[in-house]
Amino acid sequence: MSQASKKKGEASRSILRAAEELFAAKGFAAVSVRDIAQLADVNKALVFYYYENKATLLRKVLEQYYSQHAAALIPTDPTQSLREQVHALLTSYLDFIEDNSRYIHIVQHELLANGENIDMIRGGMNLLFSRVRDLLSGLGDNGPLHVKHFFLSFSGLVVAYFTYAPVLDEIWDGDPLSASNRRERREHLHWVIEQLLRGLEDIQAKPSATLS
Amino acid sequence: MSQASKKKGEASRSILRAAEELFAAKGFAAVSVRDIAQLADVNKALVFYYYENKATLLRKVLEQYYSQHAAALIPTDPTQSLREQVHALLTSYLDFIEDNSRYIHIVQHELLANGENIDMIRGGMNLLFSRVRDLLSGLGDNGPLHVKHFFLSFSGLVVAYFTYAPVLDEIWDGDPLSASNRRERREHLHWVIEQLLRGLEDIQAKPSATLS
DNA sequence: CCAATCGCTAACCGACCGGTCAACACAATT
DNA sequence: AATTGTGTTGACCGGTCGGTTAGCGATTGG
Repeated sequence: MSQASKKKGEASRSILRAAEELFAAKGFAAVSVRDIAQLADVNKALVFYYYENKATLLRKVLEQYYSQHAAALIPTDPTQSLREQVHALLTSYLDFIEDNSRYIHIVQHELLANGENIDMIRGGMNLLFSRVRDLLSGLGDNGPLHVKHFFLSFSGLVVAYFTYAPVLDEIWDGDPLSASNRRERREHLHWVIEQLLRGLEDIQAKPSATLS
Repeated sequence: MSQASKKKGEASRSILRAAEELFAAKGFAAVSVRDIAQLADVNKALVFYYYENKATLLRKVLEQYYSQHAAALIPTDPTQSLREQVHALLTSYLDFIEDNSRYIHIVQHELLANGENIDMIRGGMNLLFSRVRDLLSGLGDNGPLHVKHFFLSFSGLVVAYFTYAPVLDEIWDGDPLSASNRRERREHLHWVIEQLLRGLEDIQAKPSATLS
């Protein structure tokens, strides 16, 4: 008398979906296999029938997102100006994260837990970085203006909104994740990187300039 | 035959210290009271003698940091220029986080867990925001350039470095948290907010300018 | 028609969880 | 010397954890 009629293979998928949802919401350690089975409307033993153990379940969730993340990194149009390409990259990154907000929650959980799956996250990070590095290859490798810093700042700027959202409601005077607020945040981020691009252009125009 | 000689009251403190360390490293749910007792070199029952339960222990850790955080928000010198005050705020924020890197790990864990302690974190967030808002009160409340956005970007830029550190070693080609790398990151962040300040000045100079 | 396979389940396992408790050592007070 | 209070302990509790196993009914294939 548990679940309604299921097509074959559906149980496996619903388990993965439930695991994804719970891991994103509460983190690996705070979720029990019983929780997952209950949300998937499935017997607990069935979880172990389809997946070796709880850790494997998390790895499968991460792998699924990892391939999606890689696929989302569409190459920008090289005929466009650098400025346009950077803005396009920001837009596509924001699109991906808005569609997969659970992904960054799981990633951050794993980042903090510093567990076994960190290698996979490092892989995704490296991939995204090589993307940004190719785009900004003209920068050279000058100290505080090295591409890696812009890459990290880029990530931090984007992700902060979703990480801190549950605690921003009083500051934002309403749901920070509402459609209009998300749109405004996007505009802000485009404005920010516009200033950074401008600053970089100025330096390339007069390379002898010093940073006070 | 457990712990070496202890002055009175030391047990309570060493429990709190052990809890802080473990909560920061693994998160609330992944830490057991037995782990805490073992690291503190103390009998497990003693943890419950000094602290009501595990959740109280986390609350006490957070309260301790909360007061430190509030104390670290020294007012900037109003005789300085806005530019100097903003840079000073960034410096003091970075100082605080470098000295208390465990703090942001615990905060982020709680942020993601979205549990009961989130109110305390919201309080700290609001406090820090009011600080930044007072500093940038001249901005007005114009959409994507609202102070709240700069506040959030500010936080994201600073925190990202510590959140992503365990996964940046290949990109950084060495320990990202080494002294010299930390220094370089600080320079980068000062450069970034310098560009933002410049952008804001330009808008105030010609307020009719539109954001493309 | 039988046997093998597949999807699935109830019951169970030992380990560990957060938390309690009665008793103990010991110092200070009476 | 007796009493009281404080810090500390090991043994124990019910409950939950991740994971296993024997076996169920339905489907499939020879």
